[in-house]
Amino acid sequence: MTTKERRPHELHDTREKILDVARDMFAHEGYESVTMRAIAERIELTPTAIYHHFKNKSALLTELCQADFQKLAQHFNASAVPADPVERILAIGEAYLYFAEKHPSQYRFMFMTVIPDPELDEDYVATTRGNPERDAYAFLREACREAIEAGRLRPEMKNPDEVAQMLWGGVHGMISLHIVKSHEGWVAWCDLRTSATQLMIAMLRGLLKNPAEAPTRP
Amino acid sequence: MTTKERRPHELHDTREKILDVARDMFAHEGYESVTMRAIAERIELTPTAIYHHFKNKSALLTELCQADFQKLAQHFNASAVPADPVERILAIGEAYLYFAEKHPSQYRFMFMTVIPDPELDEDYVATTRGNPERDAYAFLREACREAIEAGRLRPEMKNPDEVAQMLWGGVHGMISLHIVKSHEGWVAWCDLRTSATQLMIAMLRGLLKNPAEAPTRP
DNA sequence: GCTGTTAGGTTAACATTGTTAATGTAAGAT
DNA sequence: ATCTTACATTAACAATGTTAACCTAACAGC
Repeated sequence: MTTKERRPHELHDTREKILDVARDMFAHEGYESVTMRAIAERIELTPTAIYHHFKNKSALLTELCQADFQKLAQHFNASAVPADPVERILAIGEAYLYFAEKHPSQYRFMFMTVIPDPELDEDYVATTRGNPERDAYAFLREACREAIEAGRLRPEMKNPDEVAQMLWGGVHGMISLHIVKSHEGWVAWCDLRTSATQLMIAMLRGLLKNPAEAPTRP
Repeated sequence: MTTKERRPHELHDTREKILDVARDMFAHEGYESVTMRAIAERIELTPTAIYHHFKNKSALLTELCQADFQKLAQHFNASAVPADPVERILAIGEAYLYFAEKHPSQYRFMFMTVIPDPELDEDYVATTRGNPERDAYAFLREACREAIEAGRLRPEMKNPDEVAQMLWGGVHGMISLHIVKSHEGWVAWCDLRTSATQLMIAMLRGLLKNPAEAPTRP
């Protein structure tokens, strides 16, 4: 036994298959309306088999969220690169918006779903939280911190968490209203991308010491 | 029969009882986890009885939302009275925030719950939609329209719907993030009221032609 | 090579969900 | 006195997440 051949029973990639199928189905049909039986059918197993790999349906969701939060952080690191912190904040917002538009159902379960008793994996928290390379919130917070430190923001805006939460909250609100309400006819909804971009720019203009420094978009 | 004694069968307030109980339960336990059977039990009827008054569970939610939206509009009309449209916008935001802080679970099902097949009552739509006295969104939109008409906003901000949606979205985002995420330990959340108020003021400052005109709060 | 453990699978069932069909009943209208 | 309608019941349906009981083949250690 040369030590490395772990792999009990041929391959144990069933677990991976479950995750892939579940993500795909959650994303296309929404968490609540996807059934364990349907997942099992697509994978050509019995529903019970899934329970040998995940405690229950909610644990399946939690694990997908963890993976997707990390992917979002990677997305930020890859696409929000400007050295100027204010420009970077806008780039983060645009990356966030892009993610939300491309994966609305994933967005829904990541940011709009109350998970009862969120049992976060200890290792995951230890290696991820506060690390801008893996934690998307930390990445945004860091940009805000730099903007404050460089004296770019108005003097009353000195708490990086508060600034980060205001910016995140603003964009998130725009996105989530569209997800929840845009299929009702009550409000004449404007284009999400335009509104959210304008919102970010307006907020930045209002936060900056020198509003003329605010980035613009066509 | 002096014509006015409608009331078939004694009183037909069963319907009202169902609404009251359902609102209370939805607000305390969330829409999905409240069962028709549980509602029926609290009202001392069989589950089937509910279906004589409401088409299904979703229709029950829809009707509650309609009533509560009107209450919110009344709240706006009563407490957001400044003649100056910009001041009024901030007052609306504060009233909205107050409502959300006082009734977080009603807020949840009013603004954060996807209603499947929302079948709005025709009469309700006809008498309410677009009427600032009954439609909370219309009340906000009207304040934005006045601000635009008075030339207070930057020239690119000329669509009252877009401005209203940006403001609503911003505050809503702050509120809903707190509702969904604040009991997780991941982020160091700041005080909701402070953050949301600062967010509104920053947005207004960024939207105004003359930022110095922006309202302030202690 | 035999044996025990265990990862990973199956079948069958359970309790709970929203919802409906069939039926009863009593009040108001004719 | 009879008909209609509003409102309730009982019983059942199909679908859900989940679990108990059981099977089976692969690996580990003797």
